[in-house]
Amino acid sequence: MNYWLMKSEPDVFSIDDLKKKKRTMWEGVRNYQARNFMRDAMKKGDKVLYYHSNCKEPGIVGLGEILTDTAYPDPTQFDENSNYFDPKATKEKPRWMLVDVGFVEKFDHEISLKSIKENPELNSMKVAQKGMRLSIQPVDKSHFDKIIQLK
DNA sequence: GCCAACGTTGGC
DNA sequence: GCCAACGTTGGC
Repeated sequence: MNYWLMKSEPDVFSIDDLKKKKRTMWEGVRNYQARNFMRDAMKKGDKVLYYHSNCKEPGIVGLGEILTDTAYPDPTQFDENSNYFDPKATKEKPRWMLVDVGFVEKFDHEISLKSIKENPELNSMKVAQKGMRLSIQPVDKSHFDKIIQLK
């Protein structure tokens, strides 16, 4: 089992949106490293720390899980009307792959980025490093367990 | 809204 | 294949 942190802007798709929808296609990722994690490493049952970014109080707000064992093409890359449209992608040779993410729980209180940086047991997490803007990051089990303790 | 850090693009 | 220019991310 692997552990991940996935960023989402709450204005675009928040933990409450996920709670309402129960599951979602993780569409719109246009970064190769992040794509490769979804395509090559994610497995059904992997746990996901749901992170709100680009907002007033960035931080981990809940828990999700990976629902698919095999990544599949992100449909938005073929949609000319989508912000995520990629003219270089074709159905035969899709460039962007995604997985489905399911809702598990929303934390009673958010674990803010600030508190992660201040916690010596958590401040080595990738998300706390300067300039780290990858939207999908692997998480150490020890870090994951600590977050669950704090939630 | 600013801007540092980073990733991607494209000319050469 | 280098690297300058550009675009994006995301904390603050």
